[in-house]
Amino acid sequence: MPELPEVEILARHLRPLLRGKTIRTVTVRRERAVRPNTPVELRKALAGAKFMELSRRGKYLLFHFRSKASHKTTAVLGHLGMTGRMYLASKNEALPKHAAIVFDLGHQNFIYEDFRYFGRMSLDLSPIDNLGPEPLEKSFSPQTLAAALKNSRQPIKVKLLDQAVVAGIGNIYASEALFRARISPKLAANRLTSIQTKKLWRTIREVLNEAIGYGSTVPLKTMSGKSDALFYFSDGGEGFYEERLRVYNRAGKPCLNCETVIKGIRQAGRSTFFCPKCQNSRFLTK
DNA sequence: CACCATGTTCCTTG
DNA sequence: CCAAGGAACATGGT
Repeated sequence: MPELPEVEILARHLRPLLRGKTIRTVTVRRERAVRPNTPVELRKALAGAKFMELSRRGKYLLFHFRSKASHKTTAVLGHLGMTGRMYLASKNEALPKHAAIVFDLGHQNFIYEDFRYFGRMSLDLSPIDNLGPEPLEKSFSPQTLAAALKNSRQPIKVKLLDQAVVAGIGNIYASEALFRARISPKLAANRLTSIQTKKLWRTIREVLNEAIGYGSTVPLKTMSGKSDALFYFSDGGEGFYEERLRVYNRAGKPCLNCETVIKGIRQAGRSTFFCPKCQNSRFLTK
């Protein structure tokens, strides 16, 4: 679910569905999901508030509410972690086992569900202060990318996961962007040539834009015949999920450019996939 | 039982 | 002090 394209798709789906809705009550079913706030703080801030706008920053969602009595504005920062989902559901439907937070909207519930509970919804907006530029906006340029890379000896793949370099890239699209740029994931960040940096800048935007165009890595579907509830199905391995990604999770399979066997390695505790022939840079780390 | 998983943060190591 | 690596978080799938 949770890299920039998936969050963007989710924001586009939810925005029109939430607009104008008023929150009756907030139920926090898992305290960890509102950290560093308490359930009481969230409930107090949002009870009776009206949804105004939904925006995205990196992998974060920003919900904007206005309280009825005062004209005060409240913002809630959401993050889906690894396995978070957000959707509207009819009140007739039983809550899922791992519903973390439920907003009562009247005839519907807005549900944040997360079976690993790495995500959150809180009033603390500070996490977005440390984010780098939005990759699809003007603030992200080959020059800003070069500046962000020039002082690090970390492997470029690891550096791309640093949200202060550029916001929203995750483990899947880091491998995808490097494959398209034909840059080794093991190349030290400060060893990219300016040509490589520009190429990487372009392929980052390419993979993210294409993913948004496709819908998302994990298909976002409407349950047919079940109101307008939105559900994510993680059926990786079939459908456009597998066809779309060119290297991620393809260890042992032939490179789509040159047939060389795709390698799977671990970097900083995360899996990386690459073609050892197409992505054969010099000055590799380790 | 083992290992893997789209993310972030905290602690330790060098 | 800093950069980098690893564990923790929590649950489920294979």
